[in-house]
Formats: sequence, C-alpha cells, structure tokens
Amino acid sequence: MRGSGISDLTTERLSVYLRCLDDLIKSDVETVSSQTLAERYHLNSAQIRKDLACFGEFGVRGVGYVVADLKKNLMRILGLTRNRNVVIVGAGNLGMALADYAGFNREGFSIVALFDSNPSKVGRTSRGGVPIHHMRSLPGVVRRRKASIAVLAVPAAAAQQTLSRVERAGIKAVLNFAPTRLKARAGLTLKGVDLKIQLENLAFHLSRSGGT
Amino acid sequence: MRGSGISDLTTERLSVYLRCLDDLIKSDVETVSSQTLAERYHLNSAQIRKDLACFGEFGVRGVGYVVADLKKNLMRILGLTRNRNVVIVGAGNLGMALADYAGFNREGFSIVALFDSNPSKVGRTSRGGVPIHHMRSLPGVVRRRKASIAVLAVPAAAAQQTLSRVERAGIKAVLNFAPTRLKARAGLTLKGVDLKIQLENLAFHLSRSGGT
DNA sequence: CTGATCTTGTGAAACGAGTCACAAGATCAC
DNA sequence: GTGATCTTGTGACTCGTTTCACAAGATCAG
Repeated sequence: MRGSGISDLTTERLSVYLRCLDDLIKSDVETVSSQTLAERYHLNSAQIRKDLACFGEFGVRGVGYVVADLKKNLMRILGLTRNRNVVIVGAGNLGMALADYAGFNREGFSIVALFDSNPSKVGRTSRGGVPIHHMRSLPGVVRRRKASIAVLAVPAAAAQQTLSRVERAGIKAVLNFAPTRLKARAGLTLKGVDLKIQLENLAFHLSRSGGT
Repeated sequence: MRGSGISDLTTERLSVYLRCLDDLIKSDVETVSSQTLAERYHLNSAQIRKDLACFGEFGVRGVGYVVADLKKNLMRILGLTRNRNVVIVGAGNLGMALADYAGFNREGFSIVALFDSNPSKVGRTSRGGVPIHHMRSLPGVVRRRKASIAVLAVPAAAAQQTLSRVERAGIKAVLNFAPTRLKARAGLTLKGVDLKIQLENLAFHLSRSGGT
C-alpha cells in the first residue's frame, strides 16, 4: 500500500483550519497570516505552515494567505469538491440520530440510506426521511447510489461481521461507532469513534484531580 | 495544574485493555501474559507492560497477570469503582439518542437528565425515560443529582456559551459533540468528538487512494 | 531604488511515544 | 537445591511529531 506519507494528525488539522476559514469568511476577512490564525483559534503558527507545506505553497510571503483561495485548496486536498453518499448500517437509536444529524448532511456529504436486519424497521424512514432498507439490499443500494462511505452503528457483537458485509458491498471507507477493535482488510480506511473510551477517560481525569 | 504525567493515549489504551479482560473473563481465562493478550487482540506486549507500569506492578514474573485482579486494578485506576452521574445538554436528535444509547448507561455511568432551552421540549422524556429539563434548572439538578460529567450535544454556535453555563454549574468534565474548538478554564477536562472531522478524513483517504 | 517591515517555507532542535532487548524475579520438574 | 523455562519491568533506542529560528521572498513608504 501507498501510505501517502501524510499523517492523520495533519489531515485532521486541515479540517480544523477549514472551519476557521469558514469563520473568517463570515467575518469578511479576505487575507490572513498563519500567526493571526493561530492566535485567534489557539493553534500554532509554525504547525499551520508545516501542515500546508505538505501539499504545496499556498501563501504569499510578507502577506499571508488569501482566505477564499486557501479554503478552495483545502477542500480540494481533502476531497470535498464533490458530494459523497453515505450509508448508515444499524437503525437503532444512534444510527437514526446520526442519519438526521445536521452536521452530516452538509458540505459534501449526503446520507442516502439506513440499513437494518430487523424486518420490522425495514420500509420505514428516520424522522428526517432517510429510508431504512434490509441488510440484504446493501450491495444493490451501494452500487446504485454510488455510496462510498459507511457508518457502522451496530452492537459490538455484530460489528466485525457487519464490516465484512460492507466491505463486500464495495465500500472503501468506514466510520465505526461500535465499541470494538475491528480488523479491516487492506485498502479499506477504518476510523473508530469509541464513546465509552472517551467517557472512561473523563472518569480517569475526575478521579485524579478533584473529587475522589 | 498538575498534568499527572500520564498521556491520554495511555489511559485510552487502559480502557481497551479493560475490554479485553472482560472478554477473557467471559472465556473463563484466569491468568494471562502480556504476550498472549497482545496476540489475541492485535496489541503490542511491551506497550501493555509499559502502560501498566505507570501505575504500579500488577503482574507476576514468570506467570503473567491474574485477570480478575488486573481488571479490578484498572477499574480503580480509571476511577470506575463507583457510579458517575452524567447530564446531556441539548435534547436534539443526537442528545436524545445518546441519552438512550446502551453503551452509556452501563458500567459506572448513569445518564440522569437532558437539558434544553426550548420550552416545548421541557417536561417530556426521551424514549428511554430520561427527563428533559430547562437549561435554567441545570445548576440545581447537577447539585442534587451530584452529576460530575456533562455531554454537550448543542449546535456549534451555542457550544461555547453552553460550556460556560456547565462550568458555572460545577461540572468538571465535559464531552463535546459540537463541531467547534472550545476554550475551557483550567481545572475542567474537555474532550471533543468531532464527527465531521472524521468524515472529512475518510473523504481525504478516498480521494487519495482510489476513486478520484 | 533603498531600507524597513512582514510573513512564508523549511532545516535543525526538542520533545514525546512506541519498540526492543535483557536483567531480575518467579515457577516447576526432578 | 539446581537447571530449565517463563514473563515481568525497564533502560536504551528508534521513530514521528511539534516547536524553534532564520533565510528567502514580498510589499510599501519615501
């Protein structure tokens, strides 16, 4: 595999920078230096420059960055110039909520379908109108709707098996919410969001610092 | 502030180890070596030992770790020996779903209340029965229920202000779902879960490797 | 054109995290 | 008790990330 040489930490920060730029655009700022950006959003100016330098030279020495241009460049780099269709597997509480979550159906992502193996859910829709299909229609829907990303919102016990089905359906990128360590075949990008670990981490800090 | 010297990466792995131990207990394994643990769950044995060594000596040379004992120790270290009450601020799609999310109401955490500033939601409950209060009752409920953790599930624009109110109510640990970089006063532990950044990261990998 | 002032892009230094390899300690068979 | 066999805990090393510091480029006033 070609590991592209760019760290995830870097690309995650690029997303952060993109947010900052959106904010600047709202404030009608046309040009910004790495230092101003860093001060305003509590970042490090050298790191901003280094991160950007991975992909080219976007700034003008003595001046800074043209906000609108930099935003375009970041969107191109992150692959956000065209829309991507997303499917959510698992129509439980979390899956349904994610389907209607405003942050998801914006700026380049569209949630096109939910999937569940429970027949009593099939045929209905989320509140926001995302249709629920049976798991067996996954390959067909993915192909027809050209979905490229899947979100896993299934119980931990079913996660690994679900991942296989998603892989077989042709999905190449997966966001996993199940509290489990999954093994993915090469070529598939897998990211995990483990809420329980986050909570336990908070508990750790609480019991260290203050109240027992 | 006392930065405790322990990295978040370490404590997050401790949570992972805890899961592995639970799995081993289910399989009636009484004793385990760092090497077996590493092989079985795709971890690194040296790292396991290092992580544990931060907190004491829990193993027996030549033998390994007694599963039940290690679990107890990890729970003590992570501060999971007693229950913690959690409040969720923001009773939108995401907040409601998190309130009923099975992974949350287990093993040391109880979600005791939802809060929203929209009066039409106040007085109702989530499907799972978690009551929705008005934001103005936050300080009272936090005090009465001795809540120590808050989950922020509000829109990005309201997040910073909400964080202030939560701080003033006496909360010391916050899990933020709003897609925004927040500034917390010292003494408060703040963790962010930014779903949009995760999605954008997937988009980046997609546009690098395969399909345009 | 010249000097003053910015700000980028980048090599070098500092830092932190992960891995390796082994001495020290424990168990067991005989 | 002795030797063989494990496995931990840990100092040394490697690797990757972040921060620092400055040369190179750009602008502008006069």
